[in-house]
Amino acid sequence: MANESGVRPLRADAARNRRAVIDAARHAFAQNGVNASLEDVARAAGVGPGTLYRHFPTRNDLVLAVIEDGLAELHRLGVELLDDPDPLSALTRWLQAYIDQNSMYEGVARTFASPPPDGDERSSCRLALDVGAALIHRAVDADADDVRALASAIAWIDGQLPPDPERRARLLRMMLDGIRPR
Amino acid sequence: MANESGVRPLRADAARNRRAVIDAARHAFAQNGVNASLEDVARAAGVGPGTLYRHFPTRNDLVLAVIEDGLAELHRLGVELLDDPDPLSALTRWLQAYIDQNSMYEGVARTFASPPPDGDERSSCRLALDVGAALIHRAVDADADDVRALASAIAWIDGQLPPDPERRARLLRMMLDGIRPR
DNA sequence: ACCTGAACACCGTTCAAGT
DNA sequence: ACCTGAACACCGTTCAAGT
Repeated sequence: MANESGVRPLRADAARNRRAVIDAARHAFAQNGVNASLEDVARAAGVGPGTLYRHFPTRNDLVLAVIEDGLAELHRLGVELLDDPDPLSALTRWLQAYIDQNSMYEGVARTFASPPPDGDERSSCRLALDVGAALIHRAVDADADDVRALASAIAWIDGQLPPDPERRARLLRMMLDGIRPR
Repeated sequence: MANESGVRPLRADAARNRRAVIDAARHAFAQNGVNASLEDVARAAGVGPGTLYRHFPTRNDLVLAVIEDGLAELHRLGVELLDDPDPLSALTRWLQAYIDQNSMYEGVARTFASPPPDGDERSSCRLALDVGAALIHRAVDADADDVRALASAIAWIDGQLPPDPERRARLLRMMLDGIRPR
């Protein structure tokens, strides 16, 4: 470990390439989903495929880098909502934001659903999930992983079906309230 | 249309090849999920890739052929459960079976989730979905497509996460009962 | 220490030739 | 009418050579 933040410093050109790859990936993912061609991403970033693989050994590593900002935002929002006097309303709003992030790029719900890469306990990913768990436990009597899993599942299925702008909200309500017997 | 059932009869060798492809696909899907290599499937079936494509123009067509039996079973079970005096228990059991079928092959939930291919109104697919809708409307006050979508979503997320034999049942209960506020 | 890009492997898909 | 399999395209991944 090379410095106190745990992040080994990169040579200037390496850092530049890393940023270029992330930016190119963000555009490609927005256009074609997270399964966009990595060859295209590398070309758009102006680097060779080997450079892309050096920085991001797996596709999921690259996806995580692209959604980094979204995870930080989920963390920030979660901390803010912990001050909300209504725990259930706060949780609902956070889950809405979580589902929105899960729907940002086609196929990205898979990454949100997967367990966070271990190693850094202070990663945006871990921080966001932790504050989510706190909001869940504060509001309802349920397992935090189950609640988050079902929220990711809602984002996934919504992306599979013909567009319906109301569906995400309906399914979230169904998840929170359950189905009412006739 | 060549006969009253709407199915054009195949030449004997074509019918044999079709069966061989489906059987090979079932094995390959069981092993590697529904994204298994179609080249491998064709080779295992002893046909050229062109023959596979002639019978099944898209991968989803082949997946539908493989799950045909499962859809017929869902239909049969649904008809039986319509006689169950407890509508909510009947629905729960049908949704369990539906989720089981959605979890049969890795990635198959996507096919169950997608709208049924139109054309044949009496396909196993349509019949299964129709009886499902009847069970849903008989038991609860909710949109049948939404309920089915959420069930497919549960099957999907369960397949994404580290194995947990109880998770599917927990999430189904969460979906039916909702989350209880603390 | 990092980058390049050729090279390899694998696979989806098409189609001209065959039976 | 159907099948075959060569051929093409595309892409993930590696690695020897370069700076």
